[in-house]
Amino acid sequence: MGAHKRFRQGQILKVLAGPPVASQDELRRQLVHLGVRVTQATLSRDLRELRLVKTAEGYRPLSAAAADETSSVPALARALKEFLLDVRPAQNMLVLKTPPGGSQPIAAALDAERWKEVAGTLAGDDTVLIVTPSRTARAVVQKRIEEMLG
Amino acid sequence: MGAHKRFRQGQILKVLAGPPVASQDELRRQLVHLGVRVTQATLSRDLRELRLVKTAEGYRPLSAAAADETSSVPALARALKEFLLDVRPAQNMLVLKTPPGGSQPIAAALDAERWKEVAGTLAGDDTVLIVTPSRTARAVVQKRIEEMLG
DNA sequence: CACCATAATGTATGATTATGCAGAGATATG
DNA sequence: CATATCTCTGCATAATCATACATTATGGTG
Repeated sequence: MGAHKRFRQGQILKVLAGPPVASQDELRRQLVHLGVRVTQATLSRDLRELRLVKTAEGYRPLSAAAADETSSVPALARALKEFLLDVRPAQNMLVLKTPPGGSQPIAAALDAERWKEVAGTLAGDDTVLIVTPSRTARAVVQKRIEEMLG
Repeated sequence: MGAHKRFRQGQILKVLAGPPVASQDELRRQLVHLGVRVTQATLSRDLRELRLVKTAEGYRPLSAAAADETSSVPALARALKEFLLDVRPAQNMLVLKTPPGGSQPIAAALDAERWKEVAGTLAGDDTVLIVTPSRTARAVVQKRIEEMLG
């Protein structure tokens, strides 16, 4: 990688550390003020190399964790906090109650976790049924879910 | 929020938990298979509400931590691992050596950290000078940086 | 230095995403 | 019930981003 490119990417980080930048073209204009002249196309490539993503609040680093893969843990926690009304154990199963329409987000996030204790989920409109292989597994899952509400 | 919208967003999470989706239009097509019919415009709005961002590997949740900014730590660690050649203490200062052009990324990432022990940084082409208020502060910063290389 | 291989970049343009506006339902209020 | 507000959505289109292709640097070798 040429020194020039590295320098530019350094300047990009510097600019983005400041106030939110709305587009690659705005970033380009700000770089001009720092004496770096590039095209939007190159910035598109730079941003991908730097693993920066566009968010509602400008370009942000995609945290290493999220970059990995199923670190959707926050997604499940968020879904639970927003929608979960009640948890009812039933043998080797768990029944989660939610407001109407709230079951799908929870089930989706739960599926994404791929917990080995979860054999499968079934989502209705306001109910999620979690099936586990045993009562022991059910207890593990129940505990984990309840801890996420904290 | 209407139940319909919640349901749709739940289905979106479900689809995105699977193989990478390249565009909002592809997501739209997959949703059709699940019986959800929407336009790309609505998906654009949904994705923003769900705080999902487009990455090279499909749409990912922007981790809550990354949403702040304190998680730029990975950015600094990455910059250090890639560019840092040497660390030299000097009184209340630290001199970092890098390959030509490597100093800017490190300085930018360091600035973004806003460590209270760092009074300021000065980046040349292959050198970063970190100024701290005291020798003690310098030692703290030095230790922290060296730990990031592990 | 001459030459090849590779990386970096710009141009032009296609692909993707965001948004102003208007209409269709909801929900609340008198 | 009539009216006033909201929320949600699609449509059309503007804005933004990504990329195929061609060209120009940059390094490494003999």
